[in-house]
Amino acid sequence: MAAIGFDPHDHSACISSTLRQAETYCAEHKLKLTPIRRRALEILLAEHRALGAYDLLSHFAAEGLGSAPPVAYRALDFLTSAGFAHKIEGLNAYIACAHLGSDHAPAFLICTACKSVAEAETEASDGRLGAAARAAGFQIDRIVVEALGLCPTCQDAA
Amino acid sequence: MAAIGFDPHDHSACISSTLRQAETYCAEHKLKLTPIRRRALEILLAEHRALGAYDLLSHFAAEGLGSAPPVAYRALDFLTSAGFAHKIEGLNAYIACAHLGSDHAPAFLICTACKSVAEAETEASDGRLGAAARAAGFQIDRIVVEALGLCPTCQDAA
DNA sequence: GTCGTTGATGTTATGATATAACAATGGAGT
DNA sequence: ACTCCATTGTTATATCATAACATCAACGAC
Repeated sequence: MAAIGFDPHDHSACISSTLRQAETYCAEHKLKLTPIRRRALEILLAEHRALGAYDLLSHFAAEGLGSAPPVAYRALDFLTSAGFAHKIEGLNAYIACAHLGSDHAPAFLICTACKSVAEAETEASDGRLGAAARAAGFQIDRIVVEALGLCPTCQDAA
Repeated sequence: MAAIGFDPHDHSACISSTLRQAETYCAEHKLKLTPIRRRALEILLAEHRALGAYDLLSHFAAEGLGSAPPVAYRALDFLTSAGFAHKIEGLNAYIACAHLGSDHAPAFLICTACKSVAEAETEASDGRLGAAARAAGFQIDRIVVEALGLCPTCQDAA
């Protein structure tokens, strides 16, 4: 389980690299990474934490892009459908995917204090829950695995 | 992983038995299962599916209990803190606990069509996520594991 | 007993999250 | 040039949740 964690790292490199991957993916799958969608992804990548739809929207507004809620929700829908971003249910917030390219069932460690998020790839709960689902005849569309708590930094601050 | 699933069963028996367990637990832990809290639990148990706070509230209103949102949210806060109910993050809804008594990390199979919910006890993701968390120095307060999809009945209906 | 504390409830108002519905635009393919 | 259809713009509204403060009842200290 490779976790991209709470350690500092080179943001600008991971931003540009992820954007390139997203462009490639869109080209291959006939999806359109329009300016507003691309900008949404850039913002999520730059923040590197979970942002609410309205947080994203105020970035848009500040930049002269659309400022009504559907603008943000549509961009987020696109990004999440394409797998470029994930919704953090426990925070009603959204974050750029940290494992673009791998078809994964994400699991998150979420700091409720600073809203930073570590994304881990999981097969575990897929396996167990998947087994329970098969036994029950349940058809899984989406899996949510989130651990809410405090990151090392916020523990120290407390 | 024992799942209480989508099969029919004796509701009235599981309602009264769970209420008795809740009463016992409250007595032991000096918690007050006040009329409105008790009624909230009864309603959740009777519905046997995820209810929104405002769904619960309309039951209250119909019965002459408080009808302002905080009434429902306070009852739900109490029930979830005590472990008598769980929040389903994927639906912004609440459901009675199906494993009262065991100190568990719940996992859910959630039908997005009819909102019925199967609760399974999980150790799996606790183990994996817990390991990742320890490695990262992350302090887990709460774990959310939810599989969203279609129950057997709603698959047939589709 | 009565006083003060504490926790529960009632109530108003507001904040935060999300979507419905429809109009306008603009590019891709013919 | 035209049509189709996805995208975007915009208004309005639905849905979920909490802040803040008043009231009230239970209970222990004295």
